[in-house]
Amino acid sequence: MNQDGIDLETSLGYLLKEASSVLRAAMEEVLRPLGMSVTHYSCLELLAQRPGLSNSELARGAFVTRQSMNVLLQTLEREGYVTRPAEAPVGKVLPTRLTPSGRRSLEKATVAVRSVEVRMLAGMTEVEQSGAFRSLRSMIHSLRDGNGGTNGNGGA
Amino acid sequence: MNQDGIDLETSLGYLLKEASSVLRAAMEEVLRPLGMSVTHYSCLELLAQRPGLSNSELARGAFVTRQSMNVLLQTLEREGYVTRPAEAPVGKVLPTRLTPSGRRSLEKATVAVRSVEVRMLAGMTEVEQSGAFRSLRSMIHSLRDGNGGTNGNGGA
DNA sequence: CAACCTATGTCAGAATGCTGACATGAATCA
DNA sequence: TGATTCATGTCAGCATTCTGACATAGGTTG
Repeated sequence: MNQDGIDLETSLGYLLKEASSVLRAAMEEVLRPLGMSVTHYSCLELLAQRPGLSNSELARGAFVTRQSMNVLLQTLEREGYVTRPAEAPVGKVLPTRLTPSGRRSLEKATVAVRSVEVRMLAGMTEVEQSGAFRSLRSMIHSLRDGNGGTNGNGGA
Repeated sequence: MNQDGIDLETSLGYLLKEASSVLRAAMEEVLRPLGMSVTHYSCLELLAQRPGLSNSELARGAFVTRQSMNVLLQTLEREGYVTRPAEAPVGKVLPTRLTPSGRRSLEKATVAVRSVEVRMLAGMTEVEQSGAFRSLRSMIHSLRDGNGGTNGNGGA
């Protein structure tokens, strides 16, 4: 049965997709009452940790295209959660920052998202969690650089 | 810096999203020359392993809505990769099956996808892989059932 | 048998994200 | 200096997926 095909029951790729799907659904569920989507939240969280990120950098961090992030930023700016200078201080890059309103909004979202993450990790030991962390980093590295995954992460 | 916020650098949830994103991109890259999307491929692979699946079942297996899967199935049917009876043999369920053409198309895709999965797992030992497998199953279980993740998977 | 509940297939509308393309600013290099 | 290369922000059009809603089939329960 597995001779010509990828057994979805034992495929790590399929399982990865499933996990990501379930996680996204769980996050959307807790963020919906706050009127926030996952990408929306990701953007705010990125800005909280790295103020002044450009549109393109935010897009990469949230795993969407520049174009998609741009429309989101326009909305967030219009609603007063973020600010961007009208003119680029240098080059074309418009550094984005959270407003106090955006920061307040993020705080609630963080609580909700953290609860999901806690629930996801329940039942896993610290060792299992760090093992999963290293495995995921290895997969990402192998897929990105194409080479045979030298496991090139210096450890947690 | 991590007092009020989720440190994206150490968050398993963020890493999961990143891994899934990279995996999807890698799959799309190898499937594009075959004129196939990831959902497209997932659908065919599901049908190969479980012939006669209904539209709704395929949707759940590919992690999309019934509606999305339905439009995909209409396309696949029109292009001759799958067949569905004009009338439901029982109830409303229309069991879908691969045509020989669909099976040939899937074979090429499977080779491409397998190469991606092999690349992703390069650099990981068998032990690491089975560990990652169990971790992902645990996360899925914990998020789905809401309870504290009793790690209720009977092993590989 | 009748009422209820669930699941399925389907239609319509809207949101979201992506691809393609363009002009601009900065860095690199001959 | 001038040409080239690259990254950025942005516009337009398109594809994909989702949400909401409806009718129908089947099982369940009184």
